[in-house]
Amino acid sequence: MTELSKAYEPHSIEQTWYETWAASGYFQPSGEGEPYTIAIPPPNITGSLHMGHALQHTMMDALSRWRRMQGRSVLWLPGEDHAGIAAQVLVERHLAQEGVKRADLGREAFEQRVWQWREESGGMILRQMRREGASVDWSRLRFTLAPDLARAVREAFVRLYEEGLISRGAYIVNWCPLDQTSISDLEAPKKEVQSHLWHIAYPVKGTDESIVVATTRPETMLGDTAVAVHPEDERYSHLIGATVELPLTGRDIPVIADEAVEREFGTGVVKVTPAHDPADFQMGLRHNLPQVVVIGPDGRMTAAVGTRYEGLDRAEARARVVEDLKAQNLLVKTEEYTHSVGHHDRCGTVIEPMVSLQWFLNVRPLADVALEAVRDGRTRFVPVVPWTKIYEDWMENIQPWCISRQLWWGHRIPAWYCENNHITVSRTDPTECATCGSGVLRQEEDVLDTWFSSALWPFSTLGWPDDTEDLRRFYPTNAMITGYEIIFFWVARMMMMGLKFMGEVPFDTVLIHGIVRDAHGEKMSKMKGNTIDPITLFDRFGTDAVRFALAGMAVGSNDMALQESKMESARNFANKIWNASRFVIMNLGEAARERRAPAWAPSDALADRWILAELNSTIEQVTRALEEYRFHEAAQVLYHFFWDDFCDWYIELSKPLVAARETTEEVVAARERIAYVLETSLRLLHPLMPFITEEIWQRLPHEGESIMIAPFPEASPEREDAKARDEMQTLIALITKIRNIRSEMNIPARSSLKLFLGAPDRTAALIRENADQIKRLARVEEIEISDKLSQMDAAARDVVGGIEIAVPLEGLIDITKERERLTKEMARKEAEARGLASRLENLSFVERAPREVVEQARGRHAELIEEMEKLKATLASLG
RNA sequence: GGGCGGUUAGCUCAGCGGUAGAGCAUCGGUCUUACAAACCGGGGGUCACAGGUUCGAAUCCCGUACCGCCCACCA
Repeated sequence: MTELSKAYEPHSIEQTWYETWAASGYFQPSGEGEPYTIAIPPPNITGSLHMGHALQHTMMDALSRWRRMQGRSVLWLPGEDHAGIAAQVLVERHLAQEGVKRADLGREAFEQRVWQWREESGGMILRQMRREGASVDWSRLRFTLAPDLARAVREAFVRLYEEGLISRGAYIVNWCPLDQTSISDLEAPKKEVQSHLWHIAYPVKGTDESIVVATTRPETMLGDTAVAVHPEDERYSHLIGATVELPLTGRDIPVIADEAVEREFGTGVVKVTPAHDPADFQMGLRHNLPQVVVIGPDGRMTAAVGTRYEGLDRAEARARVVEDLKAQNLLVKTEEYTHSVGHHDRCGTVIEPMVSLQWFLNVRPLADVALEAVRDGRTRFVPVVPWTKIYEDWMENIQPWCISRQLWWGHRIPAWYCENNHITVSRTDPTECATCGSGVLRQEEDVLDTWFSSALWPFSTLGWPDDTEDLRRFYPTNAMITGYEIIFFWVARMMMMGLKFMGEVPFDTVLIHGIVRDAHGEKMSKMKGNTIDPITLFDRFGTDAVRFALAGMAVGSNDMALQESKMESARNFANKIWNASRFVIMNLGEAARERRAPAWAPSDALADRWILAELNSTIEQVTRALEEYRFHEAAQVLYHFFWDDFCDWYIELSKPLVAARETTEEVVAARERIAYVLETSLRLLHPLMPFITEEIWQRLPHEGESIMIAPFPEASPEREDAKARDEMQTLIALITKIRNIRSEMNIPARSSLKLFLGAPDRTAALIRENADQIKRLARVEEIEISDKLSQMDAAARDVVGGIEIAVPLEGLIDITKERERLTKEMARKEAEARGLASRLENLSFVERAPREVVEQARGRHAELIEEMEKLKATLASLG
């Protein structure tokens, strides 16, 4: 046990502890204790640490450390996600720099390149997590594309296929022409686009009439196979069943009636393009319309449109179609129009709805079960509002999930086709077709959506499909901590898969946190260039401070603005902890130092009774805050207790004994007590600030090898002490008031005062017992106490908590100033008293409000009246 | 088109039925033997607006305005 260095330098203490902890095995679940499990949201291999990670890792680590200290067998399981498209695109970009295309390499070689890239530069986040202090069990590190998880994916796929929930079919899907793959609805969020609504005349065959359609996508008209109106729309009823000539193509298409048509929108007539619009696709099925594919996978017009348009990009085709229609006088009108269009969330490309052969998971039955599990509370969202409802709404309206992707990086779909086009889906690679026995098989080229493997994460990481000990022990997990942006992508799907394959929910709590924004509340993005690197912050403020600041900002699932002042404040707090600890340690002395375990020596002194009660209350509040995932409250309570109560008052009040030259029994006891309070505080702080607490704790009397496995403090009802808290409040108010007089009256800090106090018996006893403390902390030389103060010349007067105060001022008193001060004081009290009086005069208040509220008001009112009397007298004496 | 959230001190935010708080900023003072990244003291808000419920509303209910988010096949 050595003393602490003069300056708090986070760097020097944060460097060593992590490796010590990791090597100690404390990050692995202990053999005993009720299991407590958190599965990390596996960061993408392509990513690096951002503020969102720092925030959620802080939360997960705080929970893990806290539960571990409570004796639970904690498993915080780390891992990474293979990040399908993101990783593939990234490696393709690297290849492009060498002038190599994916196709040049071929599938196998390309996959190897991605693995190689992962070896060399992936896993950055995992390394950065060490800086965070994340107490994850590295021995259980998982990767979504590793062989063990691949086996789980395959098992899940095969079972779902066998049950008929997975099937292959030609449906309209969201297609990204840039990445040339299908994507799910979730990956194609709508964005507002300023465009036009083009009104186009389609001539009706055999008449002079034409029917005018309104569309935002004129280029797809080349693939129209019908025109639709509402069945009850009288304007067009005579045309239902008629044939129109599709301009620019000369094709004949029918006019059909369908209820999906909105009469009020546009002209009330819709062009129907089943191959390129989801709604039209459905309508096409209802009316048996042919699908004419006019846009290819690359987003260019196909041969089906004729030579004038073939090969044009979608946008170019649109321009030419509009131009041609105009030339033929078929363009009736062009309106400015803003509407929503799907964009690929990875690359921003405008989605092309396309019909293609894909694999789908019918999630409806799984969703029903997952819905029920939230409704009956087996899994609960924190905060409950609004996420429960958002989850439920989505689950109720869930659509089939397109799980196939036209990529190379991912879990290849375990389906094989024979020459007769039979499908064989198998756990092991088949040698012959399950239907016809053919030995000519080729495997499906597509891979699975990355989220398919992520959906299995809470149990695939524990050894499923084998019945492992880990699986039995750690599933279901306890808390899932994640941002709201992936509730549908991930949380909902884990719920479905967990219930499907494990028969139990994957976690009992889903904690949804907000987004860390920049200092002005703007969302961080690389584009805007306002991202903040957590590592830089760790360097500047220390990891403990950044963690503490983040925890302090995390309120519900509200977004938070990251201001440097918050980090500075947290760093100052860490510095405060450091310096207070320095004081305690440098004064420990031999006797107190020899104690193995810190213990509380009973004491009748007010300050001791009080700090013990405050500590107890702090333990209680912090524990409850953590139980309810209110990290900001835990941080705030700890900050206030440590800084205000412990440092500003307890240490100051304890100084005479703790820093005494002579080591009496009383002094030793005082040192033990202060060490006890500090040591307990450190254990309370450890989940949020692991490094500094460990560093200091090691230099205090302690039991055990590390604070991370020391018991988390427990509150006890016997330590509650309302009387001590009440008396201390009076003492603090008194001392503060004297300081206030000093300051307001410009009394130099050096000159010491004589103080006259007037107080009733009970309070007088309190003052006498603590006279020395008052003298020291208010810099008073002498105190004279009586039951009532008489008037005196040249004295600053005040009254607080029923105690009259008089501070004689040497020589001249600035009467004007004093009167000003007292008048202000008087006004304040009057205002408060008036408010109370009006309440107390109100009969219904007295009758209906709870008795204690009324009593409290009465008491305070009486006190105010008394104080005002005294002030009035003083004011009068000033003339 | 639906749904949700926000609007509190100069800034960022807590509080969410008992009469307004924090951090930072600001003003004044301080070499008080742990800490100037500190200490001591002060100032600052008709809690967006308009109604209602209640003895009592920043807090609950109903509107309005502005900001933001999510969902959605009016092409």
